Parts: sequence; C-alpha cells; structure tokens
Amino acid sequence: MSAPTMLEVAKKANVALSTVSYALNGTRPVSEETRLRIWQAMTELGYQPHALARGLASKRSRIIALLFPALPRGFGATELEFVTGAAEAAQGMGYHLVLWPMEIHAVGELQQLVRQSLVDGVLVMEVRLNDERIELLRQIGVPFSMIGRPAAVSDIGFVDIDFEQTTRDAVTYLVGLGHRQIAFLNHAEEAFTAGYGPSVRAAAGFNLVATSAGLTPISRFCGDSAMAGQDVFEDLIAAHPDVTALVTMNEPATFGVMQGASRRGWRIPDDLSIVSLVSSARVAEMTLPPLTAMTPQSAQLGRLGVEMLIEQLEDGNRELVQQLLPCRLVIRGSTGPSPDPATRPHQKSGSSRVATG
Amino acid sequence: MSAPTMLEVAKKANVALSTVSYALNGTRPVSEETRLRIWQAMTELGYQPHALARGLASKRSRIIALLFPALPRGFGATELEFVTGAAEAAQGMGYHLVLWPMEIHAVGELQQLVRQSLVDGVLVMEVRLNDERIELLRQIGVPFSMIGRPAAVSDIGFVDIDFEQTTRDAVTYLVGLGHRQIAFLNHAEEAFTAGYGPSVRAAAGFNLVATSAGLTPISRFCGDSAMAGQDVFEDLIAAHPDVTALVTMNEPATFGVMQGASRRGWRIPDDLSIVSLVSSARVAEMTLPPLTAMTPQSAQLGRLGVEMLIEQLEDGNRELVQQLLPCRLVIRGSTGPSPDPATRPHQKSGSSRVATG
DNA sequence: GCGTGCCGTCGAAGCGCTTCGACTACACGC
DNA sequence: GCGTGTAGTCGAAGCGCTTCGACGGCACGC
Repeated sequence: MSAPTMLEVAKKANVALSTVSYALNGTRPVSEETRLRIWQAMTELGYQPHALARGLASKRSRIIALLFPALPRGFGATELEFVTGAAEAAQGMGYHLVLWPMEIHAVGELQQLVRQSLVDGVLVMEVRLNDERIELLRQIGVPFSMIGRPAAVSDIGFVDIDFEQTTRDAVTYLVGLGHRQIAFLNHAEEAFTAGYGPSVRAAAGFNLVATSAGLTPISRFCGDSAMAGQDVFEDLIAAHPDVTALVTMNEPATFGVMQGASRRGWRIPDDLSIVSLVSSARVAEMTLPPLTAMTPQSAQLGRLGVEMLIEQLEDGNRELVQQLLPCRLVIRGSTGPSPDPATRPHQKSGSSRVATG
Repeated sequence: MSAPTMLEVAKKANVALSTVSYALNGTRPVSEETRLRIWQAMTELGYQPHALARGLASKRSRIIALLFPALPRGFGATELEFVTGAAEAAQGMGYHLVLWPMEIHAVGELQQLVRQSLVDGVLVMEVRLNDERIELLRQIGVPFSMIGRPAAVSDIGFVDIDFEQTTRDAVTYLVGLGHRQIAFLNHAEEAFTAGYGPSVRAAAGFNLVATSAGLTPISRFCGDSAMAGQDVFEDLIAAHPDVTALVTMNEPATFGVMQGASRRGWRIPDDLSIVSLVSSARVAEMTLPPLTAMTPQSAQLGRLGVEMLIEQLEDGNRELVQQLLPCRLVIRGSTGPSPDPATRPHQKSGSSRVATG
C-alpha cells in the first residue's frame, strides 16, 4: 500500500540497492541489460524516488525558494507571471519551488529558513536598489539569483526588465509617428526617491532618449490611482499644451488620463497618443481603445531566473549571467500620428471637476 | 562552517541526542533545567533543525503543495492573493508551500509528484465543477482541501467564495437604492456551459434573487473584453431601455460598459449604476468613477484553505470544514439612486460605432 | 518496606536514499 | 603471462533526525 522503496525495486530486479541508485542517476556505469531489468521493475511498481531521502543523502534537495515581499506595492498580473513562469521552469527541470513571502526587512526570518537546509538556492524577486536580503544571502553563502537588480550589480546573476531600453523604444516609436512633445508619467515621487528600480530606471531612460533626440524631457510623478492620473494630466496639459503623446509607467494613472482626455473632449489616439510601459495584455486590453503597450516577458523572466539559479547549482562553474530583457511593443489602439495641438478641443467638456493636484 | 546538527547541540548541553529532540518537539517530558540548557546551546549555535532529515525520520515533511492550472483563464490579482495568502498562512504554521502549476488534465504528472512523498497534503485551486484531479487525489489517499468546489460536494473540506450570496447582496443593495430593472452581465457563454463555477453560481444566484424580489431577471453573456462589454451593453440597452443598474461578473467587459455608457452620454452613477462582482480593489479603483464592487476576501480564502489542510494533517480527527465566504460590498462611485430612465440621453453621442454583437 | 507508576533520560534502530571502497571479471599491451 | 585498467556490481557506512524500549530514581499507598 505504501510507496515502494528502492530496496523493493532492487529485489524485484535481482540487483543490489546501490545498483538501482546508479541506474537511476547515472552515477556509475550500469550494463544495458541490468538497466533494463531495473527500469522494468520500477515501472511495474510505479516507483518514484523519495524526495526527502534523496535530498538528505545527497545534500541536494532539488528545492529552490522564491523570495518575494509579503505585501508588495502593486502586485499584479506581471508579478503573477513571474511566479508561474518560475514554477513551471523549476518543475520542468525536476525541481520544486517553494514560496517564501517575506517582508523585505525580515532578514532574521530569512536566515532561519535558509538554515533549515530545505532549499538549495533562492530566487529573489522585487529586488530593491539597496536590498538587505541580497547582502545576507551572499554572506551566508547560499546560491541565489535575482529578478531585478540592486544598484551596485556585482557578481550575482540576475535577469531584469530593461527599463531604459523599453522606455527608449516607446519614445522612438512615438517619434516615428511624428510626435515631438512627449511627456513621461511616472509612479509617485515617494517610490522614486525610495529607490524603486523600475521607476528610477525608466525615468533615466526617458531623459536620456528625449534629450538625445532633441526633445524637452517633460516628466511628472503621479500617485497610483485613476484620480491622480486625471489630475496630473490636467496639470500637465495646462503647463504643456502642446504635448501630443504620453509615455506612462503607472497603470491606474493611465486609466485616469484616458478618462481625463475623454472628459476634455479629446479622442485617443486622434488627439493624444499613449504608450503604457510594462503593461500586461490583460491590463492593456481593459481600456477603449486598448492601450498600445510595452509588454514585459514576465513568464520568460521567471523562467530565466530559475534556469540561471539551477545552472549555478548543478555546474560548479558559475558562468555569470546578467540579462536584461526589454519589453515588447504591442501596438493597439492608443497611438497614432501626431496631431496638430491647435486643432484639439481647448475646453474641458463634460464634468467640470477641477484638478486638485 | 556548515550548519550545526542536533548532535552538536546535545554535546554542548551535555545530554543525549534524543533528549534534544524531545525538548524541541515536546514529544516527551523534559525537566525545566535541561530544557533551558538545551535551548541555550541551540541559540548559541544558531541551530535550526534540518527540514529534510526531520521529514524523513518523522514521515511528515511539513510541506504542502498548491495545485493550480498552468495557464489559467483570467489569472489576476484575486488569484495571486489566494497564493500569497496561502503561502503566508503556511509559513505562519511552520509549513512550506510548494507550487505545482499543472494542466488540469495532467493527472499522471500529479500522481508522480505525489508519489515523491515530498508533500504531506495538497491544496487544489480553481476547482472545476467536474474535476479529475480531486478524483485522483482521493483515490491515492492524499490529504487535500480545495479553494473552490466541484459540483458534487462530498466529504472533502473546501473554502469558496459564496457567489450566490455575493450576487444576492449586490442585487439587494441595488434594490435598496430604488433600482427595479437590474441586468446581470456574465462571462462568455462558453465558460458557463463548460461549468465554470463562479459563472454558473453567480448566474443562479442572480436569477434566484431577482425572481424572488419580483424583478425580471435580465442576463447577458459577454466575452471577456472591453469591446465585447461595450457591444453587449448597447445590445442590452436596446432590448431593455429601462435598465438602470448592472451587476457584472466580468471585469474587462465592465470597463467596456463604462466606456459605452459614457459614449452614449450617460453618466455613472447618475444614469446607470454598476456593481462589479468579485473584483479586487486594485481593479475597482482603475475606473472613474471607481467601481462599487463586491470584493473577495482572497487572502483570507487562501489562508483558510491552508489552515483546513494542516488541521487535517495534524489532528487525525478530520472535522469537515466547508466554508463559503461572501464577498464584501465596497461602495465607491459607480452606484447611486435609480434614475428615471426617461430622463437619460437616448442617442449615442460621440462615436457612432455600431454594436456588432 | 516493597510493589507500582511515572518522570526524565539514554542508547540504538531506523527513515530511504547516495556514495565510497572493494571486489570480480575481462580486455589489453608487450 | 603478468601487471594495469576499466566496466559492472556489491555491501556498508552514513545523511540528521524521530521514536521505541529500557532503565534509574523518586513518590506514593498501605
């Protein structure tokens, strides 16, 4: 009734216990004939190696942990895809993925978990520009890799979205459509100053490409809400009436901008173009018109993070991989040729709500 | 350098290895004095029990698996919260949670994983009305519980959103605001006929409460997209011009409805009220006005699922828990008193897009 | 004052696997 | 023909823990 053990397989195949192990893992040569007998015995018994026993004996559990902040700001479809991508990759490579939700400062707790020797390595998500967790991990000496990266990238493997490149691609696309006055709508200033990587790096990318393209880099911080987005949009248009395109890094705010535009009587994309950065299809397709977006290859990032970690675990030779993956431009309905700003409605229509920001 | 073992703790405390184990687990009485010595030795060494060894010896790994479909339809913020809620609960109870993403029909793969004896139990997510996975699990005899439930609820513990109650609460709320013509906007018909529980149960709940309140139950299926939502809305209003409120079970479509209303010149909530069922705050706050919504207690559901499973693992006595948790009404800006349908704009303004559905 | 029982502790036997050393062919070179 | 190597196999020693049986005390009843 209970699960068959390796010993039972060995008996059934008329070999020693250790020979079964060798056949299973290829640790030592086994003759074609015995291998066959063993394999047959295993399938007949429905044998599956006992993960714990194997791990204990070999000192390699084939379990890795995914470390992510417990109550993260704006955990959405993108992050979920990291997780599922990572889990699938791990499973495909014969590993298990455990979830370690943890406050970013709960370093003591992290250390405890690591000391349990349950996992062979750790994949860290939502890495901050200055992150205590990675300091701890390297100090303990646990193998790990990251999705995201700290400010000072050292000798640890990571994958991350190429925010700079993504932003540049978005701006380049808009410039190609004839836009010359392009504004960047960021997350809230607090996130930026707290060193939230995506916010910082996208902003840097925007300034760079705008400047080098001879444009004036117009930027706004904005709370992560539709209302804030609408308000900041009004504010922005008041200050820069000739802006014809927006690059946004803030989904709720983007939704608010679209409402604000509609309220002004502006049509998208006829009167205003919008490219939403790092937005999943799921979110981009919620608006009308659907948003042209730079979509992160989230599952791919999760997968790469896991592969990187496992390679590090299996080969001793740690060839350092540090990979940046830009988002892919998916053109939907929110972008079009640059309009003549003068032809756009100048009065707000509809509601007379006043921007309060 | 390497992690301290129980033997080292025992030596340092001048006791037998087994005594340390007893002190740690409370398996047998240990005198206050020795317990203290042991505890001290443990903290000095920074001892943490070796999870694999403990699991192997005790035949209880203290690891549970979360089983969820690999490429789920509409995996969003709600589902992510299940996951994080479950992970946190597990961690809080001294367990680890591993992720098993798996196609719903990949029953063979599931069996293999279970046979590895890595996990003590399984928590199944996204349970279908007719689900092979739960058949397999009960047959193998693995302890498990579910988030969601099959059609025939038997002797397995589960937690689920109370879709019927949630829908009833939404309708009751609208009736209280004076609405009499209330329509229900469901997911696509395919999901319904395929036996997608939330869709089926919410629809049943709606018909029940509408009928018993003396209202005509008006329902529409709708594809999960903003465009479909807009089209179905046009269609709906054409057929039932006196509808003043919508109960929706389809987020992208709800967004489309709001656009459609706005295009008609209707104001929300002045001309139309909307309650979005089973919507997270994150989504509900993306619109303007923000959506009044029935918000699932997702983290709580994940937590309950885990607690239920672990209780089953620890006490032999399986007191069967089957718990339905209704969503909570969060009133935002999309609902108000019933208007007089006659006072609403009768022509579509703005775009002259024609409903194609 | 001698069983009876329980508290507190110990040593040893596993849990199901990996891995090491050893041993037996058998093939090879010269 | 004798060392030398290698493919193929075996037995045994752990991995770090739990748990079982045993045993020395000490308190108790009568």
